[in-house]
Amino acid sequence: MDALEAIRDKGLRLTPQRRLVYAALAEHAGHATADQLCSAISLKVPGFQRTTVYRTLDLLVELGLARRVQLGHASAYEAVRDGSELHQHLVCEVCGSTTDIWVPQLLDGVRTATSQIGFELDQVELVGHGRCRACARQLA
Amino acid sequence: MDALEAIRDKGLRLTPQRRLVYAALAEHAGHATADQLCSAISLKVPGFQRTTVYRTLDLLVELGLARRVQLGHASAYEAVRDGSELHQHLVCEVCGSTTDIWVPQLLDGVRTATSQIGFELDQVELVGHGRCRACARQLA
DNA sequence: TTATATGCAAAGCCTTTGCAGAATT
DNA sequence: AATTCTGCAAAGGCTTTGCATATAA
Repeated sequence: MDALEAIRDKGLRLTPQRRLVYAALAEHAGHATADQLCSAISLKVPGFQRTTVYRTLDLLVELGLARRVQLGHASAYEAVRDGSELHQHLVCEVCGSTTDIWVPQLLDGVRTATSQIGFELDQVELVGHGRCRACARQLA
Repeated sequence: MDALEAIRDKGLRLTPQRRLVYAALAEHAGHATADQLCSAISLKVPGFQRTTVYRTLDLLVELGLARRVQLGHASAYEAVRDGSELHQHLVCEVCGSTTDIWVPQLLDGVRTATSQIGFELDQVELVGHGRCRACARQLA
């Protein structure tokens, strides 16, 4: 559980707040907005600051412990776990829920296209928009 | 040139401002932010309102004449043209430039993955992050 | 003529920044 | 003890909203 030691390894400080943000992120199975994380933490620590959440998330992203994802117009964060680099996101336009999917060969396809034009690819973000199973049924 | 008649068909009004926004969007080969469009239009019509640009873009998106794309943290718009649904975007993290690419079978792959879980897919947005050819060279 | 659109100003998100006091190492 | 972090308040982008006036139909 101490991926967080990476913080100390950088000569930075492992504060209670940073542990809380990381823990909240890890508990939130999928992805969470800064605001959701702050609300979750506030249940235990009333008055926890959004500012601190943002600053900590920036740090975690920089250390490679978290990843920022853009779902539609909303930004969210997810903990980086082994293999989790590979999933992609679906956003339901009706209920707003998000689902993870795995598209085989996606990365290969994109790498092929980018290498042809000399673009050095770091990361691929894919977001699908539509209606989740539940909402699709209700509308049918 | 009168895709814009779709506006009148909806019982709405085809104003000079709406023509200007649409024209600016069509001229901007790739994608443009609301602000870029507003600046461009302001050269001809000083004092043109950002508000109007936003409202018009919303309308164009609703009518299917424009598409909103999310490039990293920035929102941009592009005119919808035949076949243009199929391209995807690369963002250079160094210079901020964006490039269009075409990834064959991308949509097929995503459709396969979504259909398995009953998600009704409307649109797929893919953004690759990295360094464009020019920036990659300078750093090498 | 009448409903719709624009201009302007103001408010609303989400996120970042500045600074003094608190806390980690 | 020294430097880094947090809390708070305030500012900053981008986008939306409200309302009176102007305008398309």
